[in-house]
Amino acid sequence: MKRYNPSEIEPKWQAVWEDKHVNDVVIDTNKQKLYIAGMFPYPSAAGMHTGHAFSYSIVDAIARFHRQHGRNVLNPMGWDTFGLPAENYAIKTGTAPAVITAENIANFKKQFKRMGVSIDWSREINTSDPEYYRWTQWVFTKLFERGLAYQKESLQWWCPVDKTVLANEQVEGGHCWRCGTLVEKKSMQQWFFKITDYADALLDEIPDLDWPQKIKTAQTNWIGKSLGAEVEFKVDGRDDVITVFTTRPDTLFGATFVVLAPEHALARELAVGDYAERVNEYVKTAVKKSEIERMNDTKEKTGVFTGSYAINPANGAKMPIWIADYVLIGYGAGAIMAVPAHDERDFAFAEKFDLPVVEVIDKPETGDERVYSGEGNLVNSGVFDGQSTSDAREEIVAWLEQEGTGRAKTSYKMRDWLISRQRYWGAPIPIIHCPEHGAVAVPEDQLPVVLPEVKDFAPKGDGKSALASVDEWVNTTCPTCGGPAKRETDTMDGYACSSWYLLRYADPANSQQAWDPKIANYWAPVDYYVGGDHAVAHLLYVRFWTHVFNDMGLTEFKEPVKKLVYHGYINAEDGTKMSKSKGNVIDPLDVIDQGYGADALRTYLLFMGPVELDAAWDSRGIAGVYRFLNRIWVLAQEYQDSAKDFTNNDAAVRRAQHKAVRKVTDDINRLSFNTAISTLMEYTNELYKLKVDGFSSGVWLEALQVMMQLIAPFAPHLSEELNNQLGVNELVQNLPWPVWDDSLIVEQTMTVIVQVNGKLRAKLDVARDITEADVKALALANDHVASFIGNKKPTKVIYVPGRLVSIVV
RNA sequence: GCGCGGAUGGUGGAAUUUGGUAGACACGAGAGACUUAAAAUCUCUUGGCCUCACGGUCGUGCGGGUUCAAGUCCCGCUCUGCGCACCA
Repeated sequence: MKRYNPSEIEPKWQAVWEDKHVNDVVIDTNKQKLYIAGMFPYPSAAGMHTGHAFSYSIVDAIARFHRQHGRNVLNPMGWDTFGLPAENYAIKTGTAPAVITAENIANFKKQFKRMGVSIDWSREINTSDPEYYRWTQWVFTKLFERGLAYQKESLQWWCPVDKTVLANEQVEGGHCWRCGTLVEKKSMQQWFFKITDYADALLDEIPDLDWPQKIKTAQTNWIGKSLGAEVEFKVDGRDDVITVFTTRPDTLFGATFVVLAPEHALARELAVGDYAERVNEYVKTAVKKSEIERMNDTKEKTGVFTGSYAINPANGAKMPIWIADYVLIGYGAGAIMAVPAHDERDFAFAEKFDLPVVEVIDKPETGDERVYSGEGNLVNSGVFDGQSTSDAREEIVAWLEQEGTGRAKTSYKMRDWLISRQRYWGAPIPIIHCPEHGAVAVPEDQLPVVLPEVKDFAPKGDGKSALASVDEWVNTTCPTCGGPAKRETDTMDGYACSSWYLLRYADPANSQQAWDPKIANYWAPVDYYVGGDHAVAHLLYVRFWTHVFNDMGLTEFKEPVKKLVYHGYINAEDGTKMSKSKGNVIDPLDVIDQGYGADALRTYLLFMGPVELDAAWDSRGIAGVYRFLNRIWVLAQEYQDSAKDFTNNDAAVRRAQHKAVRKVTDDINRLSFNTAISTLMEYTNELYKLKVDGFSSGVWLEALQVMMQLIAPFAPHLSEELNNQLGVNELVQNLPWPVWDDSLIVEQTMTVIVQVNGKLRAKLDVARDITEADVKALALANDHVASFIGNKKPTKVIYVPGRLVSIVV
C-alpha cells in the first residue's frame, strides 16, 4: 500500500496545473462568471505569514468550489509594492527598492504555488511597475480635471523619523503606524482627493452592501454624517460674524457662550485689551500641541476668554467668546455655541470657568443627571416654549432662515483624503508646476512619469522627497506653454494604487487604456473580496474611486465589491499576536515542509473555526487534520487493493454519500468551511465503519470519487491524486460538482422524541409516513412516558411533524 | 463615553434557514488491540452530580419574562473583544 506523502504528490500536481495553465481564464459569455480576489499582499522580505495562508485558503476554497460548478472563475493575484519597508531597506543598504521588491515577489509567488492556490498568473500585476502606475497617474489626472484632486496648505501629521506626512489613519494613538514615533504637526502644501464630495453617495450604498455589519458601521461612523444647522452670531460692537455648527438648534436659547477653536481665523482678532496676550499665548501652545496630546490631557478643559461678546440671535443675550482646544478646527465651523445645560462638554467648561447655565428643556422627573441631553419640551425659549425638541429643531431653523441668521446644514466627520507623500518609493504625482500656468497635469501621452533612478533614497528632512534632488528630472517644461517648469516631487499614498487594481485585473495588459470598460463590466464587480484588514481606509477608497469611475462612464457599476469576506486573525498558540520578538511565529511554509503538506495546512486553517473569528494556532490541531487526510488516503488505497465483492452495505454507503454532498454544498455556499470539513470527517468515519462489510465496485467507487470532489476546495492535491488513482483522467476542477438525491437520504423510519412538560422522556422509532393520531397514541402508550403522566390526564398533546410529541399534564 | 460583536464541556467549536433531542466534528485525557518495546495505526469511553444498572437530576455569563418547548425571542444586568473617540 502506498503511503500518503504530501511532499511527493503536491509538487507533482502543482506542476500539472501550472503547465496546463488550468486557471487562466478568458471571457466566455456561455458561462456564469465569478470574480474572486484576496486583498493583494505587500510582498515583505519575511514572506507569507499564517494570516496570508488563511486568507488565500479561503479564497481558493471558494474559487475551486465555483470552478467545480462550471463557472468561469477569475482568481487573480498581484503585488502592492510601493511603501516604506522597501524604501527604508534601500536607505539602509543602497539597494534600489525595485530590486529588493522583485526578489520578494519571486519568493511570494513561489509560496503561493506551494500552497496550491489556483491563481490566473497571466494577470499578475505590480503597482510599482511603470505600466501599472502609468494608469494610477492617469486616474490622478482625471480626478484633477474633475476638480477632485487639489492642493491646499494645511497642518499635517508629520513623522519626524520617517520624514513624511501621514494620513489620519496612519496615526495610531499619536504615533506613526510604521515606526511608532510620536508624530508632530507641520504646515505644508499638500495634495488631496475630494472624497467629501462623495460622502452622501458612499453612505447611501452602505445598507445594500453584502458586507459584515461591523465594517458597514465603521464606514458609516467614519463618514459621520450629522444633520444640524449653521447659526450666525454677531460680535458685539464689531462687524464680524461667527458662524457655528450645531446639531441641536432647538437649544439655541440655552446657548450662553461661544467657543472658537484655537486655529479659528477670528481667534486672535477678537482678543481685546488685557486679554490679547493670554489669548496669543494659549493659541500658540494649543496649535503646537498635537490633537492627540490634547486628548491625552485627561480631557480637562482649558481655554481663555477673549474679552469680546457675541449676540444670541434668539434672545439678544450677550455671550462671552472663549477660545478652547476642545473645539476642533476641522469639524463643522470650527466654532460652537455652548449650551452647558444640555451638553456634557459645555457643562464641564462652564463649571470650570464659572459661566452661566440656562436650562431650556424640561427634564423628565427621573433624570437626575446634571446635564440632560435627551428630548423634551422647551422652556425659557420665548415663542417656542412648550414645543417638543424635535419640532423645535425644524421651527427654529425655519425662523433663523427667515431672519437670515442661520440655515439647515449637514456636516461630516470625514475629511478629504490626503495623498501627498514626501517619499521616493511611490507613484510620482503627475503634475508640473509652471510659473505661468500653475499646477498642470501631465498629458496622457507623456505618462507614465517614471521614477528616476537615484543613489540616495533618504528624504532630506526639508519636507521634500529624494526626488527633489534629481535636478534633471525636476526641471522640465510646461505642457501648456513650453516654458521652464518643475515637476511635483511628492508621490502618491499607496492606497491610491490599490484603489483601482481590482479593475486592472480584468484587463491587465491593456496598453491603450487603464481597462476596456466592456471587459471590466464582464468580470467586475468582484463577487467575493477576501481580507482581514483595512476596515475603513482601503475599503472606503476603493469604493470612492469606483463611484467616480461610474460617473466617468468607465464602469457600469458604482460598487466594486458585492460580498466582503472579512476574516479574523490567526494568533500564536498562547492566543496572543504572533510576533518576531516573542518568537512565537508560525511560518506556513515550515508547516508544509515539516511533512504536513499544503493540503493539511489549508484544511486545518479552515477547520479552526468560523472565518470571521480570531483563532489560536494549535500544533496538535494540524496533526489531527493530517490524520484525517491520511484516513481518506488509506481508505482509497484499501479500496484499490480490495476484492470488491460484497454489496450488502450499498444503501448505507449511498445514503452517507448523498448526505455529505448536501451538507458540504450548503456549508460552502454559506462560507461555513469548518462545518463542511467536519461533515467530511463524519463521512469518512462512516465509510470506515461500513468498510468492515467489504467493498463493492460500483457504489464504493462513486462514494470515493465524490469524496475527492467534496474535499477538493480544501485539499486539492490529495483530491487530484486520489481521483487519478481511482481511474479518472479528467482534472477534478473539470468534473461537475456532485448532486444529491433527497430520496436516497431519507430513511424508512425516523426518530420522534417525546417530551412531557418540556422534558425529554423517550425516543420513538416510527415509520416515516405515520399519521399524527398514530404517533400520539404511540407516545402516550410508551411505558416510560406513561410513568411521568401517572394518572393525570394530558391537557395538551402537540405533534411537530417529523420531530416530536410534546405532552402537557 | 458612543457604536458593533461575543460569552456553550478541560480546549477550539457545532446546533444554518423558521424556537423543537444542547455539546456535532476535532484536540486533549483515559482504557484496550497490535508491537520485544516505542512511535504510528485501529477500537471504545469522555459536561457535572446521583445510580451496579435502567435511569434520574442539574447544565449554554447573571436575574427576570414569553412559550407545550428558549443557547435561540423579549426586558434588565455583568464581563469581554473590537472600532471610533472633546465631531458640538
